[in-house]
Amino acid sequence: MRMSDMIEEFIKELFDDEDYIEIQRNDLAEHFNCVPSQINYVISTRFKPSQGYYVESKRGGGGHISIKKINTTKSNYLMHTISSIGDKLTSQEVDIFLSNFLSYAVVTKKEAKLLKVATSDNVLNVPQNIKDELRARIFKNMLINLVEE
Amino acid sequence: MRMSDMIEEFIKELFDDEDYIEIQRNDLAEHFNCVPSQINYVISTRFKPSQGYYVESKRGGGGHISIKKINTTKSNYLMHTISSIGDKLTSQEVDIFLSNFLSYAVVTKKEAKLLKVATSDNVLNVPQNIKDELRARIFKNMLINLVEE
DNA sequence: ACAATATAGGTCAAAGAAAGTCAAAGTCAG
DNA sequence: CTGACTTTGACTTTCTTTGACCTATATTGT
Repeated sequence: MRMSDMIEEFIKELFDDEDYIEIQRNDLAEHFNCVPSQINYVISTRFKPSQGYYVESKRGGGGHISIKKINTTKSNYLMHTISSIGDKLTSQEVDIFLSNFLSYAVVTKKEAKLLKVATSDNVLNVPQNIKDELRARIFKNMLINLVEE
Repeated sequence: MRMSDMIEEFIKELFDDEDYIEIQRNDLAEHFNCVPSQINYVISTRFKPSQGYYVESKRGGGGHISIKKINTTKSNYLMHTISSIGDKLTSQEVDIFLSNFLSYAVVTKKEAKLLKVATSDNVLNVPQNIKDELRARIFKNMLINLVEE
């Protein structure tokens, strides 16, 4: 197992019920016998905002790195999207939404595929004038079901 | 016996009860005294999705190739369901399918919810005479996307 | 109060470690 | 002999580890 994965796991275990932790970069590096900047690497690749974490730090004596879990991003993002969609929606717009969702890890690949196929032009063989309305309804309702709790 | 066949056999033996394995491309190549890209050849010719395998990999330090056996029972179940659905589908029929899927763990709860909402009467506000046809199209196409993990 | 020192953490690029790609060359059954 | 499959290797891409150098904050001695 990679060093980075072990450090990631270690940090995630620190959360244990809490949604806020503070770590000492140098101590952690010493604990894992690695260079301090490795800690930065782990944090910047595994604790990004897109992964639901918010990171702050303080230098100097008594300095530390604090990491906060932000649970609401996904749902907020989806809710915001839902309310931004009007009565009509084209399949190109769906593609854009999905590519954003995926890059922010708001949905899984499988979910994205389901959203895509259920709103695709081929599948919705209804008259043009109502197709974009139907697509909007389906898409929004599916998104509502992806909003967590 | 060809090198590729031996490598294929070796990898298949790794599964031994498990449905998921991870291999190190370079190690395996060394073990068989072949170039690393031979491993790619074996994987791309013998472990394709159409042969029931799903492959992922990660590069860089500690990188690896993971191979997952697709649960053919699930896929078969879904395929069978798809071909059993005709041109029309009522929302009651959808409910029955979903409850079967869930009791056989063929889909996740979330997926079931997506299937349900995308085909629900409320969402599909199109004329009665085409509603059940549309529902059948959406449902079948979504299921196709759930086949093959 | 102020300057010097100690104590943190941050940045960035190079080196290292895997895996991927693609096309040329080789093999072999029909 | 031809076409399909296999083997090989040069080159590419992606991810991780390491280290030299930089910046910010606190503490301490005068």
